[in-house]
Amino acid sequence: MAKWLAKTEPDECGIDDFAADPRRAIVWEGVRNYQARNFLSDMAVGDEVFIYHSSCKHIGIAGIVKVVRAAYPDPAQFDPASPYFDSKSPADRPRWQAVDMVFVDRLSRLLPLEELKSLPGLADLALVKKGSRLSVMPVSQAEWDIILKAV
DNA sequence: GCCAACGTTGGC
DNA sequence: GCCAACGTTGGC
Repeated sequence: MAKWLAKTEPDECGIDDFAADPRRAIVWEGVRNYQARNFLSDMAVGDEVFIYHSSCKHIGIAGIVKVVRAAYPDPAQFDPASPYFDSKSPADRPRWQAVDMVFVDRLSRLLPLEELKSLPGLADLALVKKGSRLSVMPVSQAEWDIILKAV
């Protein structure tokens, strides 16, 4: 099973939203970057994903969720009322993809970005690279283990 | 709120 | 296909 990391603003949809009902699948929509979209498309059912909280008070990895439905056309791109509406996305060839994910666990403490930057072995992770804006990225098994061990 | 870094757009 | 202008991301 592949591992991933997804950024989110906890005010919008954070680990608390997943934990609120562990049986409820949450639609991971609104990814509007091609590289991130391609990674979303590569996700398989059962893959685990770190949830990273950005643009907030406590920045860092907060928990783990897993994929319960592989990529399908993101409904938000066709919804004019959605902030993620994309008028240029053709209905017969949708540009954007979504996946469904459910809660797995919180980390026993939030692992701050500052600490992630200091961990040996994570230099290749896009998250810790200066100026990186990638919102969905692969995490190698080795990186995954390093992060879990640091908690 | 600031602003550097980035991705996308669109004129040429 | 280049690249300047623009809008967005996201840490600080």
